[in-house]
Amino acid sequence: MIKRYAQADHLLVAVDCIIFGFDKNQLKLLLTKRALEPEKGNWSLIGGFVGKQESLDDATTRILHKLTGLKNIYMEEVKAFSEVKRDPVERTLSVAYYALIKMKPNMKLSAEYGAQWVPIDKIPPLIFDHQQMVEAAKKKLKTMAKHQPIGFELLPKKFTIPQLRSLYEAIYEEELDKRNFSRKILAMNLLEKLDEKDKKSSKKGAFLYQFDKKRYIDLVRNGLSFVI
Amino acid sequence: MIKRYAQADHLLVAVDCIIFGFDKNQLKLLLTKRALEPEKGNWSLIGGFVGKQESLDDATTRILHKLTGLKNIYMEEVKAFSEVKRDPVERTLSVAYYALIKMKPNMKLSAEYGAQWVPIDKIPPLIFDHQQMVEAAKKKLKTMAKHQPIGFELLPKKFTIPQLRSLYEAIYEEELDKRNFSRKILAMNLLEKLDEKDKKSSKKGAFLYQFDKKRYIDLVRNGLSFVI
DNA sequence: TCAAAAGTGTTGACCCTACACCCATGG
DNA sequence: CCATGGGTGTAGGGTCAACACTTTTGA
Repeated sequence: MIKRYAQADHLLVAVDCIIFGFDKNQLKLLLTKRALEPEKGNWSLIGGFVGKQESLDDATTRILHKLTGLKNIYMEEVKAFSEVKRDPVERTLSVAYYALIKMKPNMKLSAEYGAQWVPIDKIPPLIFDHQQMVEAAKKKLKTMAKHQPIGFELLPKKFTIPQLRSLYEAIYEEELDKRNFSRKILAMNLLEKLDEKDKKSSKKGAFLYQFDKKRYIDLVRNGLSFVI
Repeated sequence: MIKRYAQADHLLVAVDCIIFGFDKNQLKLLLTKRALEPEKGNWSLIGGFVGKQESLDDATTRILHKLTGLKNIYMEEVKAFSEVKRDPVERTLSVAYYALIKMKPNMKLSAEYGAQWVPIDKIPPLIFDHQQMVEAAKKKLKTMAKHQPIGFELLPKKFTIPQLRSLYEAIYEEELDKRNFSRKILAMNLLEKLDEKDKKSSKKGAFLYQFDKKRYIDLVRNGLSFVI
C-alpha cells in the first residue's frame, strides 16, 4: 500500500467567514481590517488557514469561536474559491462559509481581529475576491432562509412576529405583507406563543414567540415542507 | 510586502466528479475502478489532484476532457469533503463536482480509466466517502433541475417531450403526469418545436423539440422563473 | 388625545392536480 | 386490425396576494 501520493501539488487552504447578524432591523456583516501587507488596513472577511489535522468545519468552528467566544454557531459552506491568482501572496484555495449569529448588546469580540459590524447595504470594498464571497453568501442565505428555518439563528430565543418579519424583509430585500406573513408562519405550527410581550418597539407591545425545534423535526418527518 | 504565508499547512487538493448521463430512460453515473492500493479494483468516482496553476474548475475541466474527449461539459461544484481521515493514504481535501453529459452511442471513453456507465439505482459500494458525494450530487441535481433548465444538458440537441419527461422522472425519482408536464414546459416558451418526428420509441412518432437558450436568457431578464 | 406599532379576515385570481379518450402508424 | 406510445382539455380545490380598520398604551 502506498504511503503518499507522489508528485502531486500541495496548496494552502483557508476558510473565510461571512458572518451575518441582525440588529435594529438591519442585516449586518462582521468584518475586520487586514493586519498584513498587501492590502493592510483594508476591509476583509475573517478567515484563517486550515490545519493538517482539521476539517473545514473544524477550522471554521475554531475561527468563529476565537472571534466571538461562542460555540454552536450555525454555519454552512457556501462554495470554494480557487482562482490561481486570487491571493497575491501565495496560491491559496479558500472555502467560504456563512455563519449566523444571535447578536447581543453585551457581546464581546476578540480584540485581536478588530472586528466590526457593518450594515449589509454599506459594505465597503473588500480585499481579494471577498466581495464575490459576500454575494454568494447573500444568495445562499436567501434560498436557505426560504426553505429552512434558519432565520431563528439570527434572533434571540424569544422574538416577536414583527421582528421575524423584519428579518425576512432584510434577507429578501423586499417588503412582506404583515397579515400574510404572520398567517403563513403561524400556520406551520412551529412557533410557541408565550405569555410575555415585548414593549421595546411599540406601546401596545408584541407577543413573544419561541421556535420549537422538536416540533419542526417532527413535522418534517411527516412531510412538512418549510417555505416562507 | 510578504512573499509567503509562513508556517501554514499545505494540503493535497483533489476534485471528484459525479458524472451523470441519461440513456434508455435511465440516469447513469460514470464510474471507474481504482488503479492503486488501497482499495485497488474497487469502484470509485473519477477524480484527480488540483495543480498549483489550476483552479478547481480548470482541474475538473481537464479531467473530464481527458476522460471523454468532450469540451464545454456542464459542471458545477457540489461541496467540499474535508474530513481529516477521508483518504487513508494522505490527508486530501476533495471538492465534489457534478457533470452532465449528453450520452452518445458512439462515445469513446479514454481507456486509461476503464470507466463504465452504471445505472443510478445500481451503484455499487464506492471507496472512501464517494457514496456521500454521490448522495450530495443527486440532491443538488434535483434542486438544480427544478429551478434551472439543466435537464437539456443530459439530452441530445433534439429531443421529444416524452423523453424530457422521462428524464425528469428519473431525476426526481417519481412519476409525472404527462399532460401537466407538457403543458407546463411548453407554457414557458423555451422549446422550439421542429417539423421532425422521432419514431424510435413509438409507431406514431413524437415531435422533436430544441431548447432555445437565447429565449431563456431573454425571459429570465424579464423575470421568468423556471420551475418544473 | 394622539401617535405608533400590533393584530386580525375576506375575496378574487391564479395555479396546480387529477383524470380519460382519441390519434397515428408499424407490424 | 391491433397494440403501442403520443397527444390533448377541463373542472374543482387550494393557495397566494391584495387590501383597511381597530386595538393598545406611553408620552
